[in-house]
Amino acid sequence: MSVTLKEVAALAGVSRSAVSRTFTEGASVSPKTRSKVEKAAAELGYSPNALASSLTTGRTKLIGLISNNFHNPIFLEVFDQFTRALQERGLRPLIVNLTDETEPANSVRMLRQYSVDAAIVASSTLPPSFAKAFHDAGVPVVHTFGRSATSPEVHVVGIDNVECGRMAARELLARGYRRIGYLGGPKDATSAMDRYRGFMEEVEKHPELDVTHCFAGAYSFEAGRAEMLRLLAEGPAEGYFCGDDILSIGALSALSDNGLKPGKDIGIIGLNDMEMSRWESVDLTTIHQPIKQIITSSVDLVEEMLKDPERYPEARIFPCRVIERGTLRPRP
Amino acid sequence: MSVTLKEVAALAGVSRSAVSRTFTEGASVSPKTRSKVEKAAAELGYSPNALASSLTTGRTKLIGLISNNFHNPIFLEVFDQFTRALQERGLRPLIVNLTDETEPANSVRMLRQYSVDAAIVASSTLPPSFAKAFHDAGVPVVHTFGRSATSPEVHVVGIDNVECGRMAARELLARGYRRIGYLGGPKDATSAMDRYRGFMEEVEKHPELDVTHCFAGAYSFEAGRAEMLRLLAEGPAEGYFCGDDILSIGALSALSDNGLKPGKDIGIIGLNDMEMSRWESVDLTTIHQPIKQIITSSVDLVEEMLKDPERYPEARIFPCRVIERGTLRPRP
DNA sequence: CATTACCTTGCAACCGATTGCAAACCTGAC
DNA sequence: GTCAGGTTTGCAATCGGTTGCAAGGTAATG
Repeated sequence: MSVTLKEVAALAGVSRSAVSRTFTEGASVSPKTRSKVEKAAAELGYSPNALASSLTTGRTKLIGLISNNFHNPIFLEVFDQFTRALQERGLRPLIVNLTDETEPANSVRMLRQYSVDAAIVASSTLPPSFAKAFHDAGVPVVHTFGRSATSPEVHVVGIDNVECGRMAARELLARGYRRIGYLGGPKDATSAMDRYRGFMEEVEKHPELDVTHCFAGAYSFEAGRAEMLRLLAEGPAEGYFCGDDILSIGALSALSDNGLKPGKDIGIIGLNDMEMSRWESVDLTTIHQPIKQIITSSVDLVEEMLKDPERYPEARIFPCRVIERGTLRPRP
Repeated sequence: MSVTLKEVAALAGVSRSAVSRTFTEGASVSPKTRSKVEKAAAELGYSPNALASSLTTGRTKLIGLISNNFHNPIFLEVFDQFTRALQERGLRPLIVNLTDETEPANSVRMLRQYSVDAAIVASSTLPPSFAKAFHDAGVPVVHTFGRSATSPEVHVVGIDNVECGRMAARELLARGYRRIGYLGGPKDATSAMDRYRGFMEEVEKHPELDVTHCFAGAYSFEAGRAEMLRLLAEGPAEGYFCGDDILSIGALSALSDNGLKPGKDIGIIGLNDMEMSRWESVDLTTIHQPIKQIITSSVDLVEEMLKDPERYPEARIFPCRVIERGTLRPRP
């Protein structure tokens, strides 16, 4: 089927070692044999088998990329960035789609079977223990978009969700909203809970406020829409911090169904600043999460871990900022 | 680092072959040794190295998944389906993000280096020759969303884009539109050209019609919006077939900017029927492409190819149908 | 010209598995 | 108890590479 080292060696009239060495960076080969080998290799269309070599070198350059967010449009951007960043460094993403049925432990075992050099858990909804399972199995791991505070054993790259909660609350207050609410993501998502904590922490400084909160079933358009429809039926607050942009967009759809104008009748602030939020028809005021920097940094971290597997775990937290668009009333 | 066959064999007091056999389906092992081995394996936390075994078996269960559409929201659905379908069958998706910079030939080489069992090209914009390069390199390949007519050497799964063009034209005519246009995807995309061909073929049966066409720079919101803004400035037609849903949504945004109501002032019909098109705020009339069936069928085909690599190439074409929503005026 | 030092090169062992083959084992029938 | 039959088992070769080591080659030095 495919051409092997041996055949190239035979054609070039050299030993197998010679061939191997011409294809490994920084090995000692004379220019003469190198050119003989390269000629033979070109003639046969040879390229080395990465998997076979991984057996001896212990490096596959395979990186497990694990996520459970295949329904949030933001993840198209996330996958695009991750796959590019990995490719640029000569690493290959092996995808794991964590569906409801899949046992988490399975993904650890599976990625070990494929000897991935490292794993990236890209999810704001999975608990720190999930990422830790990779660590415990000896697989270097980065939890991107993970919870920073309580995971001392695992690298985390992302934002401070608690602070984002505070930021959203402050933003609503600064614009004069007094009856406000948090419409969060699913209750079992760490990001939803952290944003909730920050939000509440901030509003509790102002006892005069009328504050409510609720949690949607998922970070999805449908869930955001359904939850906002319910709130509207029950009598809504004046302004909401929605768990993320896709929830916000769902909520906006509920508003427009009821003939309400976002930014005028009811305020909405989201989180992520995904591409769609910039669309004129959406025009969502939101908290910008620096996705690109987070992902680049995550992949950097993966590379560092490959160099030094014992690297001391660290949390890389990136600051967020409010992007003003049309779904909150202007500051007074 | 990780536990090997040899260590398990030592602990269980059997030969390495015995251990290997307990882990391979249908090999002959006595219940006694099997249980000894399983006990030892559990104790050490052993699981077989898939890559090492691939060396002798010739099967990695790695499937290259290649795409260049990381900006179209429809592809989140596509990736979700593909990764699930592959996982369910014990196959692992190795992703290739075809960016503008990446040389196509590189992806063939790369996937050969990783000995993928097969490749799936998931793109409606790549030419048949791209998929054929895999075939020529001895990598079984399926071109999902590919052009059917002219690729006799490669398996294709998708829809009949020419027929979809006709269908869109017929739909516009049936609703009484007489000044109509095709707002297609990028000119170098096979799908954009095929839909164009079908559209024109149909309208040319009616010489009285006033027909225009143009091509957007990409299948993207921005491109659709920009192109529609240009058309509006120059004096638009009454009804448009937009190359796909995301282009349509961009076009809708341009309409609403100009205070025009889709379905009333100007008609739009898209293609794909992606999740977003069902959103109340979008409510796009569109041609449904059976994504799920296409993907399941693609993965089925991959499995068949693994069984019989010489399998005669086939085109699997799925029918599409119009989904009526709010962006075309009703049939008279 | 002999000696030393450095480059190249091939040999052979090894990475972690699978598998054909022949020997060893077990079972039941006579 | 012996023998034929089928099972189980371990040996050793193999998959496609890498790499430590020692031998051979070359060039520079004295």
